[in-house]
Amino acid sequence: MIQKPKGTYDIYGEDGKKLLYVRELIEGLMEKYNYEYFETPIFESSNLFHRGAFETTDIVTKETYDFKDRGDRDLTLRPEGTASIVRSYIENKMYGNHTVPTKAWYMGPMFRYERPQSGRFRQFTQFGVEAFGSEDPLLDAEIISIPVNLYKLLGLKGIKVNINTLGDNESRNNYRNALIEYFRPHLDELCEDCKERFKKNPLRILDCKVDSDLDIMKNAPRTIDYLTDYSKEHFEKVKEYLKSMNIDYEINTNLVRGLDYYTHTVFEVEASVEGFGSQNVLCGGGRYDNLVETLDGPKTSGVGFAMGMERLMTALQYENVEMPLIKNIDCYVISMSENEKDFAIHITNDLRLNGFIVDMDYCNRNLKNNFKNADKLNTKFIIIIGEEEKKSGILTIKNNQTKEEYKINHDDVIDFLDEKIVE
RNA sequence: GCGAAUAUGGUGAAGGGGUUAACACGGUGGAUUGUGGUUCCAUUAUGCUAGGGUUCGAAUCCCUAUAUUCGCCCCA
Repeated sequence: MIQKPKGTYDIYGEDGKKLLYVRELIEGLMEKYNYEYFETPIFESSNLFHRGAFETTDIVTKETYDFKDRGDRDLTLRPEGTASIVRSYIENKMYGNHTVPTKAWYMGPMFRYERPQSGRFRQFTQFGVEAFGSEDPLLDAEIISIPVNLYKLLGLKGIKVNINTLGDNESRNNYRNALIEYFRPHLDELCEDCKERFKKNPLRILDCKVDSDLDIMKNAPRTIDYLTDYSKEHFEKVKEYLKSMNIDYEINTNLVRGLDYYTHTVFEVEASVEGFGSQNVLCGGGRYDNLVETLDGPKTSGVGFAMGMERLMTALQYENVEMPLIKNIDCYVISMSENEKDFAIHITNDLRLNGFIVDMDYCNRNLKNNFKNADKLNTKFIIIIGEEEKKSGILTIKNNQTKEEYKINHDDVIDFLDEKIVE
């Protein structure tokens, strides 16, 4: 038997309905925020990812799917969405002919060669948002409000917003140097991983779960103390605007994001429910004022976030969030024998074109099993077509809840069902 | 890349060396060929992830592989 590749999954049945519902909600929400829908290829030239800003991250160095096509081009399945949107922004010269800020959203599959576990897949789906062209903290706050409002609309309760600031380039560098100076004499006390982090990305030491109880961690320098005045004010404004929208947040000075392109605001929203899997970060993002320039565009600031759809769906499942899913079909059409199938499919087709949800028997079931099947499909009405019905054009329609039976001329069926089906 | 657990029909599963692999759900047919959802009957895995080993005998014990699940790293 051929199995799906490791770290992938199939969606069907109830889960499919739920996913479509959530997607529609997201589409509606992004419309309200007036963001533009983007689609970019799921593979890109390898050098979009394998270059400076990304090359220090694990995602790019050891988790990408790289391949050559038949024309010997180096391609990479996208491991994240931001780089592609930035590439598209630059390539289509949106800085010259688009509204400012340019506000983009996308949703689609991402690929990372990882060891699968709860809330982690090799092909997973991200809903993400990017906004280019304004340094205003208003935009940082708006970006954070999107996932928060989505969770609110969905009815997801157990979430926590963590924010932090890394400051501008100057602040970041000052802070980084301070951390190196601080940890250097304590290197022996840190775990193996942290010794590695010290060399590659000292900021990440603060994220460590193993060493988090050590005194040296608690007393480590904090980003906030190394901010320039501009950075400090930017962060204050972000917090102020979040309050204006009644968004609760917690400042977590140890929050450092994995992708190295962030400046100023960074944030994560986590599912803070007891017993949820260990991969509980539902979405994360922040400001990246250098990234467009790094990818050979004009100096343009940006902010964005990405949300894992699988983790969102798991959280909704975990909290038993109710969704208004369609559980009934309107009509089930039964033909008594081979001779009535043509009439049955004619009626079925007609009803569907007029907006009804209609299914029919495709298996030559006997009447008993057809009724059984009708119940299983949760139909509101059953249309039975036999020799007489076909000849006279007068259909037998049974209300499957009340068991009442009606004889209706087939020209009047649509009006009849319109009247009867009140929701 | 590292670690732990698990693997029995369409589904949920019992059986932990001894001959027909329990039970339940679902499917199909029938009692009931134009009115069902209840009930009853029949039927539904020569096979227990794959390959090797131990044994008179393996779903059961051992080894290897694979897959799944969960955790670390990292991240959404």
